[in-house]
Amino acid sequence: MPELPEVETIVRELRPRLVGRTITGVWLDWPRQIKHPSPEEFKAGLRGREIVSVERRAKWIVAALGPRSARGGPAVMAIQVKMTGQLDVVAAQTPRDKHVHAVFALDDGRELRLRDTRKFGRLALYAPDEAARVLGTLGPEPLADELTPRDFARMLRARRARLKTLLMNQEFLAGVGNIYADEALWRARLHPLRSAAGLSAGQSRDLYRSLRDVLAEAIGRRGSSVDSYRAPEGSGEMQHFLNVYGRTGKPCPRCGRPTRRMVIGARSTHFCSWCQRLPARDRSEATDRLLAVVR
DNA sequence: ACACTGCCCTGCGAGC
DNA sequence: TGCTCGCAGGGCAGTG
Repeated sequence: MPELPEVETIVRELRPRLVGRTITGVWLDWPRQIKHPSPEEFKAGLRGREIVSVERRAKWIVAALGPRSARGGPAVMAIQVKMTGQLDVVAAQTPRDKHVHAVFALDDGRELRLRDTRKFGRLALYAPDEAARVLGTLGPEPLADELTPRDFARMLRARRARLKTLLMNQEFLAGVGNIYADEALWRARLHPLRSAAGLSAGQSRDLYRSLRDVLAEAIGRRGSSVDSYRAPEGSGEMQHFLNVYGRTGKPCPRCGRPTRRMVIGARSTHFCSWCQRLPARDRSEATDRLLAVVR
């Protein structure tokens, strides 16, 4: 399930294959995957455009497109691969399987293809100012130089929500999903149900470092291939280096006690109940209910 | 502000 | 073997 490191890997591997290419045609078989505008406008609006750049913002892939004609302005295509989307650039004659739902023909005889078994992925075509507005609702990039430990501490102090929920909130911080939220909290020895505002200065600094370290390491390993994630150049390796995610019942690498699993907001959450304690101040009837069904 | 539920989808594993 | 059922989950809308 692609999060920031996986999308970053996809973008890095797509970039040399796409930048400078012109889209010569678009094929779709699942109109609902087009988020904006209509499927017809999406297709017509892309044909003839050159791909100028391919970047990542949060878990979005953002391609800047040149003008279609002397009169038309530039545009932005945004792709969200969500759970099961895979992007490939292949020769046009390569057979398509039934899970390919969007195809962009390129001027070099190849095709950019979105393969998406669960059809959760979304495509959008925006004018540049629309794109800026949509992407502007996202929180800061956790790896950006501009996000300092002091900024992060200030952000946490202003929120009473649970750490797990907050880290996954894309308006709070962009790009973190279930895997890396669990991993960062484990590294920082913080319980997922802790309230953000209650962290000490040292704890918020630990969480800042843990988040950046785990995301950077995951990018270095080309992401975690759990479920169906695959970048254009193949699977990542980070799944072999996860400490808690998907390891329910297996020993915590730090203390050897079994890794626990609980459900927060309908998302499975993996943690070590020995290394990640919940202070009495953060306990309530609601947290006790959640902790009562921990496995 | 925050929590929670249900929805979108399909593949897969469990149970029978 | 083959069926049904429930689960997985990012983002979002709707409700409390």
